[in-house]
Amino acid sequence: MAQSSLSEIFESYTNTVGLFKDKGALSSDFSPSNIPHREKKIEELAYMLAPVLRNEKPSNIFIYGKTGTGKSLCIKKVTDSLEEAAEKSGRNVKIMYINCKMGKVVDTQYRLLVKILSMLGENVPFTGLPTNTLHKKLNEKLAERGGNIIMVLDEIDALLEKIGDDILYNITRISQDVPNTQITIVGISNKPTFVDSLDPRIRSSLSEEEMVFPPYNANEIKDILQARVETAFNENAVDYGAITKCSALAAQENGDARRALDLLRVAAELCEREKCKKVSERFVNSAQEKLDKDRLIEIIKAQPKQSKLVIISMLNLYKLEKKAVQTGDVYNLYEKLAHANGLKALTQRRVSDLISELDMLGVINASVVSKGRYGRTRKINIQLNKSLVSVLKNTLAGEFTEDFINF
DNA sequence: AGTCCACAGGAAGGGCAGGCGA
DNA sequence: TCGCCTGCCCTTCCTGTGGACT
Repeated sequence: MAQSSLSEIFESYTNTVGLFKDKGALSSDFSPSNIPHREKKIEELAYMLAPVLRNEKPSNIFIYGKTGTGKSLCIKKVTDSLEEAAEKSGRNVKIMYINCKMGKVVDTQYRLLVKILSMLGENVPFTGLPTNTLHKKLNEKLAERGGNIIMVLDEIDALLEKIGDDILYNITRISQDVPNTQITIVGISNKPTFVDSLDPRIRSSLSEEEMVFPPYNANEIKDILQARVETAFNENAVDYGAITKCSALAAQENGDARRALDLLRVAAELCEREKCKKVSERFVNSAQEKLDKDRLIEIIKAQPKQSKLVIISMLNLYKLEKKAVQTGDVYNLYEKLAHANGLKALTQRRVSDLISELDMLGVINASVVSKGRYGRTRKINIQLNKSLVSVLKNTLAGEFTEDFINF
């Protein structure tokens, strides 16, 4: 692109009034002063946690609800204001918020302990020490600190699926081992059935109090969006139809308010790019397409080389056969591609795991089927449209020889 | 009813890298 | 420098499985 046209873009950007007043209000970590349709939940949570203000230990709480139902937002709001109240009244209260799904920050018992210790101001190495040492350090640090600790473990299911429930048992035991410290656990999960898989002792201890966040319906999402639109956009920047469309689409997707906010944000960005003055329904449709595409491309880009080769094998076979492909065929082609590309081919066992990971990430759609005499396998489906395929080709072409990419 | 296929997927363990303390 | 500890990726070995075929 010529430099003059670049400067034209930037000039027109600075010289025109944009759609946004405060774009941050549409991001997922924005904390609004008012959370519509969750007033009652916030009040209940506040009553549950208030005992810390009298130096008493509240019950452990287990909260569940699908993505974008306001669980984290509500607990953050309550704990923030609880922290303030505790400070005013001179109570020794510490809030620890840990998102267990944040990349690889807390996917092992060791890393969780490192994270907790660092929040208590104790820096320990990321690896190298025996776990017992960390437990000991934690107990020492807590004994030194004392008081009430509220530990919010967001997406706790992701953590426990990986490292088992021992860690929760150990944390709940701290209150007994360190007499002047009380720890309250607030577990947040997207999966309602997750508590059933826990050890009965831990289950009863974790879910002393339970709270369910139901999905929002389209009207509730509309209210949420409208409130945010007032903060985020200049007057008359968003068409009412666009808000309704975002709400309807998000309501279809498990009543996820976060999805609605993303849709509106991207729609507005697309609208700005086209130099339109008002975000209309048309942009919401394009935003929906763009969000799905971007998500998939990001996931695929982040995969290791071997996984990418598995994806290429699946795409090539899918193009050839025009129907669901199966593990054995994918593996055969993958093996050939790996050799041709100078890579050591992984075993079928490992590739089977990679395929199942890709299924979990939503890149492919795989299900185990039995073909009777002809064995059991995974039937793998890939739903791709033309524009996505061309973007994928470009994404992968840099890494592999072009003739592999024949889908 | 028994056999057989083509895997799925669990369990155990090897090898490597990063990091610590002696 | 060495021994030890951890996480991670991977292999090897194994058992389990659903339904077509005999």
